[in-house]
Amino acid sequence: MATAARRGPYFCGVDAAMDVVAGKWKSLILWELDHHGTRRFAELRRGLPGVSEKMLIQHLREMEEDGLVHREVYLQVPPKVEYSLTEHGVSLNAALAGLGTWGTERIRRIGAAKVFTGDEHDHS
Amino acid sequence: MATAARRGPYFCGVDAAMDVVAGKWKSLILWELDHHGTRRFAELRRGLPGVSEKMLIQHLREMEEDGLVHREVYLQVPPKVEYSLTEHGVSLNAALAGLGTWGTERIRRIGAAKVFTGDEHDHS
DNA sequence: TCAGGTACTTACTTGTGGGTAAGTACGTCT
DNA sequence: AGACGTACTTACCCACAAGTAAGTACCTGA
Repeated sequence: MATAARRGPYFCGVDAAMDVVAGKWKSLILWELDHHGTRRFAELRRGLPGVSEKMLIQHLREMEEDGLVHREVYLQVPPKVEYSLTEHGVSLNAALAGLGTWGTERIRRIGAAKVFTGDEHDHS
Repeated sequence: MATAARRGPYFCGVDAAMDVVAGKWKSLILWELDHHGTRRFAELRRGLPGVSEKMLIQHLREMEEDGLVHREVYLQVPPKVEYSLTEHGVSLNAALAGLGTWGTERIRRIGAAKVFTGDEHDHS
């Protein structure tokens, strides 16, 4: 088992939420799915420049387990799987909006570089 | 150097904000300082059950470098150092409020345990 | 005298998140 | 025939976040 356990005793709400968003790509996945409504595996991979297939699946599985993501499998060949957000995923993404604007401000302040992703990743 | 670098190219605002709050105790430190206004090193240590002194300092130094925390040293013996939030720290903490309530909801949903900290850690 | 308080620093170790790369099973396009 | 697409799985490796423990230098109270 790659990652798991968690759901440990939390100090507070922020702690519990962070537990679920922790992971290099989770917030991006959240955003992609919220933005596009529904995405296939390969579409997500292409949407997140730099993810390895292993990490993508691992994160998707964890998020499914955490009730953030819904996984719809179409029994056909070639395989087709569609990912989308559950209501909890949607609300979590909404809860991240505040962080998003703060972070955008910070990027502006310190003049950090931004990765170009094709379509702009900004929760605004 | 324990930790550093970062400030790397970001995908989006959330990414940039997460970079700064990443770290097991950072959100807790943020909350403690926001709640109490100003705290000494030993007070923080006692307020965060489980932190090692090494991690506390490491996180405080990083947060100082990131402009979230102000460190005031009083040249006296025995030493006295006071930590407080800068305006950016305060606004970051405010930006975490949404996450906090979402997380509290999640704790209720999954019935997770909560660490008792003496005074309740809840951004509400 | 010595435990305990202030605020750290330093060295060593472990756990694991994440990266790399290859394999699988099947189908279509050229 | 071979390249490429779907959606994964598996094995291996490494860097680093975090934990443990001890040391430093000084002062206070019992």
